[in-house]
Amino acid sequence: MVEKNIPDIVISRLPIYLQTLHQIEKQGETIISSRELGELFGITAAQVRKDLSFFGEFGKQGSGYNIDFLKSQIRAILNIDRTWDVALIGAGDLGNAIARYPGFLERGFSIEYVFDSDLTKIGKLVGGHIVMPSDTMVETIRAAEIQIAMITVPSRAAQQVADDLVRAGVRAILNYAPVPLNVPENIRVETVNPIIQLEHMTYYIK
Amino acid sequence: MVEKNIPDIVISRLPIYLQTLHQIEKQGETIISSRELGELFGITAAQVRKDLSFFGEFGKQGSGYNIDFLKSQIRAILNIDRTWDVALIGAGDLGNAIARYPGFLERGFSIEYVFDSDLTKIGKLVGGHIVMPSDTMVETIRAAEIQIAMITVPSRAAQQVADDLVRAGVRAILNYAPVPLNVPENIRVETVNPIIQLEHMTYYIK
DNA sequence: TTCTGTGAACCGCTTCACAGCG
DNA sequence: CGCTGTGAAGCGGTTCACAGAA
Repeated sequence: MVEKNIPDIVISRLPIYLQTLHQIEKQGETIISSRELGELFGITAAQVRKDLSFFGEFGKQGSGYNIDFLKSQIRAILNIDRTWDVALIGAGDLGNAIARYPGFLERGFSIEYVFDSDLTKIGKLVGGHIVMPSDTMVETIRAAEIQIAMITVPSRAAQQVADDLVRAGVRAILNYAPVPLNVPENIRVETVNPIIQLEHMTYYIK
Repeated sequence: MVEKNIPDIVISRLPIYLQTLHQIEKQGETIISSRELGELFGITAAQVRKDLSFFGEFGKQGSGYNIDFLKSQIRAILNIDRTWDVALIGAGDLGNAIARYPGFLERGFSIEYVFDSDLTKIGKLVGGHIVMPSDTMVETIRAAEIQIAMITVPSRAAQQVADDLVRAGVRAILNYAPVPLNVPENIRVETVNPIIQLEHMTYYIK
């Protein structure tokens, strides 16, 4: 799979295609056209075809795309044709909700460790995991070669945790704290910030 | 404030400017240039100026933008120079975490009601709110004229809840369920989907 | 015929570059 | 001078339109 300069915006649509294909498949469909797939989230058929053509020729002229095959191709492109081990840092309310939510594992993200700096939480069980003390985090993550972490600590602690994660060898961080994180160029960060999403909507409902 | 056809992508950057200004202000700054503001999240100075110029002339030539003034202007543009009442539907783990999180209120989103269909949860207290039964939801939201709702129910129930919310007069929905919601044109929906964000990052860490 | 894959045209956001004001 | 506001140029993603395969 030779991928050169594929626009990031195309990459960001692939997980959405995948989610849509999951839905469609549940309804018993096995084949879908670019037009149908596009309509399901408001994108033109041409864009669907153009996006997919960056990676190969997955469709059949005259009929469309085999849903199961397309799913497996997109999974391979996104490197999710495997399970990723994940570390969760922060065992507060949100961390608990995430640790107990089965949806991550269903999609191949397996939470292997939960860390917290609060001594009263350490040793407790959340979502099947014993909460471990933060001061063992760098060592543990490095030894387990974990590459993805989620941060659900208070904002004031988030940057320090991010620094530690980078030292531990993590390459992607999903950040639930509402602050920007400074990390080296080669580390990916995505921030979950529902307040920004709310503020986006209020513009339109004046 | 006469706003015609402002690109949605510009609107989506305003909450980020606002968040950045919050951070900067904490460090004691009172004035910021477009270059500095842009550097803080990887955008050119020209883009910052162009974005803001859609709404007015907020800067001072020779010096830059007064942070406090710019914040108040952006708040006014986004209609967050007020408090919005919000309804939360779903009192599971995630709903609990959201109800107990003070960050929404700090930014002007006040959770006024929490609903759940699970009889064992009704009447319990989460984040200072008594959980109310779902079958009173439409009536209650309509009477309180609530315009924003957050959905934290299981995926299978999300579309039904969304339909009910639309009937109740809600105009914006923050959806935490990993399914697309079908709503009328004039209703805004934003989905929080951390799995999609993880899948976006795994592309780059092969 | 139907629907994909794709070069080319199109369009809209980004960047440039400079007038203008403090 | 320094920095904003903005028309114009530039560029990259989107859409068009059609050849070609099933």
